[in-house]
Amino acid sequence: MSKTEGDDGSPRRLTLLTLAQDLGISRATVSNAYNRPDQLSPALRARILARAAELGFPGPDPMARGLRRGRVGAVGVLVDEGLSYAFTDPTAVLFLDGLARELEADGLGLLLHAARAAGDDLERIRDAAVDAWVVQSLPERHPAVAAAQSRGRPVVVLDQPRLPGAPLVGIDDEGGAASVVRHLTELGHRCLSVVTMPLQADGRSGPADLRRQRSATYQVMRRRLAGAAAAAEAAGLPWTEVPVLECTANDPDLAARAVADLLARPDRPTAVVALSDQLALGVLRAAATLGLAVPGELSVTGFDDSPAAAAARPSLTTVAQPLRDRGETVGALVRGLLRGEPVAGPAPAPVRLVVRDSTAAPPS
Amino acid sequence: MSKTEGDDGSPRRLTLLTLAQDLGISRATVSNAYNRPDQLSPALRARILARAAELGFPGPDPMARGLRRGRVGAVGVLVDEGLSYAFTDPTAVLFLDGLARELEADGLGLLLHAARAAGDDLERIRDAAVDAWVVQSLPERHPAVAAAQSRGRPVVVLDQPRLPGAPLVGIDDEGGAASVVRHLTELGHRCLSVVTMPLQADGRSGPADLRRQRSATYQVMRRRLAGAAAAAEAAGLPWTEVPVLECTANDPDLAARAVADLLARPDRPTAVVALSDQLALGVLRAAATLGLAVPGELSVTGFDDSPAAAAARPSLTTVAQPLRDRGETVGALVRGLLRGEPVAGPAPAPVRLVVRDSTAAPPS
DNA sequence: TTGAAAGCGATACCAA
DNA sequence: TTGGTATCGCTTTCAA
Repeated sequence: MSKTEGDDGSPRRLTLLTLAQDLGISRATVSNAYNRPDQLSPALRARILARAAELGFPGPDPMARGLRRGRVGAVGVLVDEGLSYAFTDPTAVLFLDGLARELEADGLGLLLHAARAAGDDLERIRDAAVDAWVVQSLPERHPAVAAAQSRGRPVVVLDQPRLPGAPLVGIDDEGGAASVVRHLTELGHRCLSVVTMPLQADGRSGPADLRRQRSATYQVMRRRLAGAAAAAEAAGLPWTEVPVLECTANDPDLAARAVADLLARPDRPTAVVALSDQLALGVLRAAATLGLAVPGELSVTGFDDSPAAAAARPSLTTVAQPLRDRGETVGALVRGLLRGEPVAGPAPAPVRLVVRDSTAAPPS
Repeated sequence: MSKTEGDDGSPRRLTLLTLAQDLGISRATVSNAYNRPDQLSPALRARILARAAELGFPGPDPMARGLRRGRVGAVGVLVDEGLSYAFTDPTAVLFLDGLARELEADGLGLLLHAARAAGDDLERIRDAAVDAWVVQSLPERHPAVAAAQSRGRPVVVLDQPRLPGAPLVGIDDEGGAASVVRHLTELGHRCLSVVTMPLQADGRSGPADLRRQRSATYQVMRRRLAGAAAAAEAAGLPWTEVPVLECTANDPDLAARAVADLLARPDRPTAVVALSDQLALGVLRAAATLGLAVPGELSVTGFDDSPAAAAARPSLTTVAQPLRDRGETVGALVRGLLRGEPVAGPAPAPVRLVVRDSTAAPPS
């Protein structure tokens, strides 16, 4: 009976030991054949690998290796809400792509986990076999973040929330938002309106008063609102008179619905500042539906400069941030942390106003 | 010196044993506190959990548990080419979303791996710590598939390739493609053209002759072309006279570029059959650029009925397939296989022609 | 209800 | 250059 079979003749599970016994050598040597080729003669190594191929041994077991080495070769990504949401936003997609590319260099895969608020979710996150976590844009105090941190593994944050001890990769949100508002006021707009992504994870939508703006747990939106407010005030526009509409998700349809009433009114704003390109696309759609000319009768701005911004008709004036680069930056930080290097989050990346065809002077 | 600290006073890594010793009980009991609450008194369990919380013990180590149980709690997904590509296609996104949702029920996460042809990729796939693999639409004989199969773990395929022993979830591609062609010929079209996604992973693009169509390693495209051919011939249109244009990726821009020349010619087709919605959107764009009225001067059809198809202007006549459902179906198969149930792939899901505004009778 | 002990499969030190 | 051996942290019979 072959050594590679159990008593019943069925193929036994192959391990390093099986192979070692088959070859009459120790399993340490077999291990070395896979992990440290310099530790044995090329001839022996070749013999081992050849026999492994013959027997169909696929190499060291990932789990056992993971336990022993303290590494699994996967980085968890905590994305807000459902995956579909994360995938649907081109911004997030480009980030993930950059991240995946960078992590590949160390053979690391991406383990995606939705960060819903539900309880059993937390357990899954805590018990996930990953070497590090990337937190992709979550609100403050989200329980999933604590779960991700619970094993003390490296954590890198994209955009939000700010976490003590975890490097954060972000942009100059205030500056970006301020620059679009300044652009509009310089064009002569005196009557603005703002559309924002969720400020808190409570599903609320509609007008967001100052109190709600300031208590936003989504720090990015809080910062963009603050930047917009500062620029408005600087231009002599009282921020309290600027309506801020909150949508329950970063979804064009929701934005279109949110601004429909506003734009139908006779005293409608002459410009709508959307705090993401996705939302801006919705505003464009709503304007089209109402027969409002953009930018003739209404100016619209976005934020992010996702590919859709340039493709939109009219093309979107927006704030450009280095989308894919951010994925690579986060990936590099993760790799550094896993190597044990002390890394600090980079300074907020600068943003740049991109003026396209969706903004013009207000109608006279 | 506390038992929870090493000789140097620094916090030692916490394990079941640490906790057990601290409490003066065996680690089996601590393990049971986490995994089989019915195996110990509620009082003891509460005491253990309380102490764990106090000490900051996050529960059993995922890797060790994985090794012991033979499960990690992750399912690998093999996606074609870069992740960005997979994410960009709404079809794929919906699939992934459905899959993630279904797998969540068993606490399984998604480990995404790009299936490039490169060599070191294969190693990463072979050594990935996953309980099963989902192959998302790869060409025949792609080496990554063999790598995924090498550990004998369950494999479920979406669409392609057909793999012995692995259940496949697919649709009636022939029927779908035939139905659009039939729709067009019934409208009176006699001059068609076809735009297709890659037929092989060799990066070739341009006209695809019959030989190349038949030797396509992307089975889905081969089947759709076959279905289209059959319907054309049945309507008395010799298939050899129908130009088939191959794009190097499922990208609207590429499709637009591919058909630009064709549509600019005086003897242009009266209808373009795109074998995916993404490609169809590109055709629409090209038509718009050339000032061709759709459907007045040109009919365009898609395939998939992705959300973009209904949103397009004009809205796209296309073939509907149950996108998110397929993710759930694949997820259910994976769960079944992991439970050791013998599962068979379902019959190809039926598809349905959805007639919208992008098709009409040819100009007279 | 609790605990002792045998692995799960591999790696890395150290000795030969 | 090769091998012995302790160890990674946990789960799970089985016996007490």
